Amino acid sequence: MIDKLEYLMALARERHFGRAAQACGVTQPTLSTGIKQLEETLGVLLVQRGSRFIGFTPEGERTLDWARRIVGDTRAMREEIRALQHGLAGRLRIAAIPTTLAMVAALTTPYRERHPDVRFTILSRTSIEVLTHLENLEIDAGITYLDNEPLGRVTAIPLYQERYQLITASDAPLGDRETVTWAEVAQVPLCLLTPDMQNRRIIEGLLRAAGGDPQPMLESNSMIVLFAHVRTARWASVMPAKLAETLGLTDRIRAIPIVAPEALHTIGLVVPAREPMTPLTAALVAEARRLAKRLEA
Amino acid sequence: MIDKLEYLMALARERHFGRAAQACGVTQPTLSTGIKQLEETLGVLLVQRGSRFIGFTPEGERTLDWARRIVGDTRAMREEIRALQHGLAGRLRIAAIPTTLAMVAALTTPYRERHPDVRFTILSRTSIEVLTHLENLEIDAGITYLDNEPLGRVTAIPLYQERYQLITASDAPLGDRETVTWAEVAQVPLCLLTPDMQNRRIIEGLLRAAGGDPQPMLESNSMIVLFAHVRTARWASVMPAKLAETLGLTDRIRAIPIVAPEALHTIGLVVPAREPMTPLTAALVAEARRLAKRLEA
DNA sequence: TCCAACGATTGATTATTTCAATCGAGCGAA
DNA sequence: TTCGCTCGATTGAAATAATCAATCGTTGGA
Repeated sequence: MIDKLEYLMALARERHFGRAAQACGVTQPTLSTGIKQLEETLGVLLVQRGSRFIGFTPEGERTLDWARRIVGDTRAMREEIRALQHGLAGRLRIAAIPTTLAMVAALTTPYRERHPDVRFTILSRTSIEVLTHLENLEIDAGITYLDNEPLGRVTAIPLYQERYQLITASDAPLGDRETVTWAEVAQVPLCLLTPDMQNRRIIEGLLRAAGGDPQPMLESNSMIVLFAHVRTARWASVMPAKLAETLGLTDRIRAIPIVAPEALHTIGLVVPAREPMTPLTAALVAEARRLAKRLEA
Repeated sequence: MIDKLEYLMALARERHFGRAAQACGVTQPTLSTGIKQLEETLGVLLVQRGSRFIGFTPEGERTLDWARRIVGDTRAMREEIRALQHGLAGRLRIAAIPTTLAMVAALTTPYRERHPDVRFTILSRTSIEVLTHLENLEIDAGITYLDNEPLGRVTAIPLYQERYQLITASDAPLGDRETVTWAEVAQVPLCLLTPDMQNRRIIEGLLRAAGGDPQPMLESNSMIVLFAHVRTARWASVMPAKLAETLGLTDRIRAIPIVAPEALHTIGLVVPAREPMTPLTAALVAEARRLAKRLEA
């Protein structure tokens, strides 16, 4: 039964019987039959049948919700029992939006001090992807904005407020300033994230509100790329303060706080809203609360 | 997997492999093997092995908690999908303590108006049994005291306050009074419920607090028995007002409010604390809220 | 000491699951 | 229209797992 529910979840992810089967480590007929068995036991069609996968029926969508829940609980049970025996061990899968990648280490490092047997997988993802992966139980936790997109069925732990800085060479325009305004930043050619990233959309919004028309000179979905360009002292960018600190500025590059308006966005940890959480996740949440307290001070 | 978890729950109920197997409709070896498979997949002993069933290991107890949750969710899923298709249908199992039996009809009757395809099983149980059955998912809802025993992981909907009355013949001692005190009632020989019932313990407590030493003339675990005796006009009893109303008094029998102190105990509906509830249960809770509002007025 | 109850074990039987191979419908390109 | 391709359903054989009747070994109580 539970494996059939996993088939259903895989099908929802992949929207393709063959790939879903592959993801589950079975052949396509096995997955097909599994879904059909689910349909039989529930006495209702779950997927809209056509020549190819179209989508789920309303009943299928509801079943999918239950499947996520039941499968999640089953995994949590397994994990908890193992933790009772051998202490915390396993793999924690975390997805973070690019601007927060540098601070993941502030979470994982103390975690590892306490629980040396836990391994990590850290993925860079857009804020949308973070939420869908969380929904599908493909990750255990996400780090993303808490105050923009609707979050869904998750528990959120605020970590810090993202403040923006203009990163530019000291001999470039505005390079000698103590603070700058968004209106001023709007005049500078920038390197920014690609538009699928929420950070880009936030910054564009701020620039536009200040009367600018953002046409970035260069865009990338990688903060490393952006930073590497800025470091040459020939490009400028807007980055969260936390990130600029971590990446390290040279003496020719300055990070200048952008004020008027001072834009704040809350970054936090999100985990599936399940009571009780898996032990690995519960420990991560505890760590996040400690980190939030440290950052507050 | 899920059927193995059901085996575990049955074993917890019956505390006996053979009977648990019978309850699950399988033979004892099947259940034994099922439990052992669970132990293998979790990599931990779940039941303490001896020549006979002793109990669960700590890991077994935790697994049992998860089993209740997962099995409950699975049933809820089945039920919800069926409700989506054919409307509310199925069987609602309710256990009620004896003093509330008469008012169950006030819940089931309007429920049936709305959902004619739902069938009912109503069991008379002690307040303790109500809670354990609820825990084991053997019933969908209970009706019991909300303010005495610890309730556990349930959602409670208060229905009404139980007020006590002396039920006695009009020509018996105290039979001509408008109100009586507990101290006076303590002087009268009574028919009461057996001591395993919470109502008996409550009334005994009140009588003792008023200086009495309750030695009931007759005890039974059935309110029908008590009432049948009272109806002969040769016995007296203490009953909640609601119950006495329903059972119907003759002109020779009076129900006299007992005051000083006026003892109030809250009666309510209790259902498993699961989010979301099964559709049948959710509808019952809605009905209970409506009933509570009606009774309030 | 013996007995009765309980749960584990065994071995045969049955049911289920799985997969490789194949089929057939539907869609797009020529 | 026809061809070719992709996708999901179907089929039948092989492997795997579940189940049961029968029996065994232990243990606690008469």
